[in-house]
Amino acid sequence: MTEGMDRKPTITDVARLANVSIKTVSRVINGERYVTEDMQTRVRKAVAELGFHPNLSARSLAGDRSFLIAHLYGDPSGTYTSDIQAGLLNRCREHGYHLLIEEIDYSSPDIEQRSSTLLHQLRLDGVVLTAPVTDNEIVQRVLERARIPHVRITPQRESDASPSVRIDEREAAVKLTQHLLSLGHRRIGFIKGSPNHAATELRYSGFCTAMEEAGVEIESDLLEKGRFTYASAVPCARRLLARDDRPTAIFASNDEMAAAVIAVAVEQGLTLPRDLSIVGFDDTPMAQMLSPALTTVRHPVREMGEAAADILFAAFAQRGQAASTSPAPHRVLPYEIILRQSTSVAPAQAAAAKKAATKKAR
Amino acid sequence: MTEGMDRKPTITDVARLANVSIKTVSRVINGERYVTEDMQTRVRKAVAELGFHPNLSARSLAGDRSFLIAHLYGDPSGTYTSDIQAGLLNRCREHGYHLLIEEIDYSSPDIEQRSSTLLHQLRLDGVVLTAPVTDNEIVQRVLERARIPHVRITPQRESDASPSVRIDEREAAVKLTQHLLSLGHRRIGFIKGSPNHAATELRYSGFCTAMEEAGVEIESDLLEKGRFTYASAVPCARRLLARDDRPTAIFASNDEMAAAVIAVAVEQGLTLPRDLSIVGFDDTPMAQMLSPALTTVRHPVREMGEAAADILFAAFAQRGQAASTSPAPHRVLPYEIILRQSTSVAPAQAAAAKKAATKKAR
DNA sequence: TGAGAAATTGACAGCGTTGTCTGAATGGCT
DNA sequence: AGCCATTCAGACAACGCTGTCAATTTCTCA
Repeated sequence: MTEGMDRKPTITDVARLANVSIKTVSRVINGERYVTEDMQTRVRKAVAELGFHPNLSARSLAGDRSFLIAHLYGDPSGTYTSDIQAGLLNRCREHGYHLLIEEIDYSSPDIEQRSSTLLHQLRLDGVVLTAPVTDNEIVQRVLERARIPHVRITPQRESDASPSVRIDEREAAVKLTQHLLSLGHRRIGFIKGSPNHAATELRYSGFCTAMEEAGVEIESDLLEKGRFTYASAVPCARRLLARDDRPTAIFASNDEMAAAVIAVAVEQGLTLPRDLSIVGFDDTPMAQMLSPALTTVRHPVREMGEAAADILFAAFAQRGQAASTSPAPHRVLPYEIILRQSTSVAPAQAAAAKKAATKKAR
Repeated sequence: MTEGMDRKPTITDVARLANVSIKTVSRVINGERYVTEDMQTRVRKAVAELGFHPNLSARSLAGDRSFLIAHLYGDPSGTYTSDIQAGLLNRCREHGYHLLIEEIDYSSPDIEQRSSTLLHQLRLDGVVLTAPVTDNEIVQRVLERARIPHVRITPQRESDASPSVRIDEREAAVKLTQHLLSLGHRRIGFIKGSPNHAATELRYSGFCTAMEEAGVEIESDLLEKGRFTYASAVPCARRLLARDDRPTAIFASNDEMAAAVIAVAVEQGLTLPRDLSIVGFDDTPMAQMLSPALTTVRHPVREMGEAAADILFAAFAQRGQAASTSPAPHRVLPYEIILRQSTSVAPAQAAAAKKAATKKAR
């Protein structure tokens, strides 16, 4: 790389050095067809020699790509957001794209103003939506009108208009609940998440399905409303555990709230999991750090970010071609039930099991 | 806002509608001097009516601002990265800027290539560096050469060349260690963090200072090397607690590693904090979720992000003016020692204290 | 061998802003 | 009244790239 230039090299400098037209340089940079080997090498050599990097502003102004995608989120909770972003970045790196992040207050009245500014100022090539923004109609409308490809992560419902990435939250909740049922639990408390997250109702619905299928009555007294945070779950846990007929198990809608349940249980002198089984959801790093380590569902968040990016880049690749022929793709990633130490047989049954074991031992 | 346009409105459209020149529109948008009230309102009305948003690519191509800043990091650990970004975003929002994030592998050989691409392609107005990237010389050199304002968060040393934001890590470690000493601990294990984080040596150095000042010998056997992760600290904790003369307290260089110590201690049947006192560092949300809740240092991460952004925006404001007159600003934010349940009097002393109490009670 | 198709390169006009320069109007001062 | 400084508005040329179109060469197949 030759130094000494005080000005950043432009495509013109490269063209001059390689003794070709700027258009040819542009062709090589963009990997267009119809350039001979000879030209390619000549141009590449000049590019390397000058340390040339095409100016993104100019490219986006002249062409119709900005090499920018954005992650819109409304709830920077825990590691979720950064895991999604890690996934997106992995793919961006491979494709020479850059990632912009924007937190938008979904409850604010100027959300239309803000999102519209964001999308019109920058000429975003694509957008990824998570958490409460996923289902925000205003943002969706703005994106639709601006015709910006976007992927919704964990949407309420799959829509034909936009692709999505998710896991089968309902099914995972069913399986997790069945695990508790199989351990003999019948009185199971449930702590819901934030009402504006699609996952909240999906997880609860899965819980209900499993309970009904098992013929176990769902007691509305054992349903608590949290907001996916530790703090929000503390009073929920207190109420559930203060009852004379306290549940033998609690299904917290995410790991953070499960951590709160553990803390409250320990505080009240319960021995875990003997006196109370607890399950979480997401398998955040915290899940294995808790004691007892948490039985939960592995939520492949980073992979979901990668999948979302894959969908976007695939869309970019076939841009301009038959647009509305194929319906929007919907990817459903595999989850996994992770059994750890926070769940065990229900108290009553535990006694019975012990008796049986003793009998057998004789 | 009038709909129906299939093309995004440009400055020309605004100029035509307001019946002024595009330059005047530009002046109003940028808040330049020499525009009459009358003109201002006329232009603003037209802008509102068309729903005009100036195109960032064009602005950055024509002018010398991109309205983009980037966060470069090399270690997306836990909530640290997202907290920094939350702080940056808070300020970006106020100033109409956007935030780009880029994870760079500091150990990779193409780091120069990657950072240089990043900085030349996009015309970044400023950059914020955290964690291992803060002290990476290659990145610093590239930034310096490109004359891009940048702020280093938690640097090894304050440099005249670039501003920085930090807390007094050494002093905080001193205080935290003194807390342990005051509880009677003398045999204190220490688990270091990753070697490429400046905080690692600073925290250890603070620990050593406090020990020396108290006239307590530092046993090299009680020094373990972790990497700021839970997993890395597990074997460290095992080694420390397997000793016959195990320490009565352990100073883990961050909360995550402290969590590992707690887990190992519990696993080995120790009662906390009676048998072992543990301190962490950072006061991540996890610290209060652990049991026992962790004594630690509150690290104002989000505020540090905000402070970094403030420094950048201040630099933008006085761009072009007397450049090198004032030295680079260095902000040192306040920390706080948070006492929770993971620390108590050292075992031997505990017995003595008990005896005293009993005596008094008679 | 010739005609049409395909491959290869270049000239040049934008893309939507801001910077520079020029011109006109206004104001204050002798 | 005359002159200079200041305020205000517009014309026009960049900024660095890509898209379009035209020109030239090379290939393909009858």
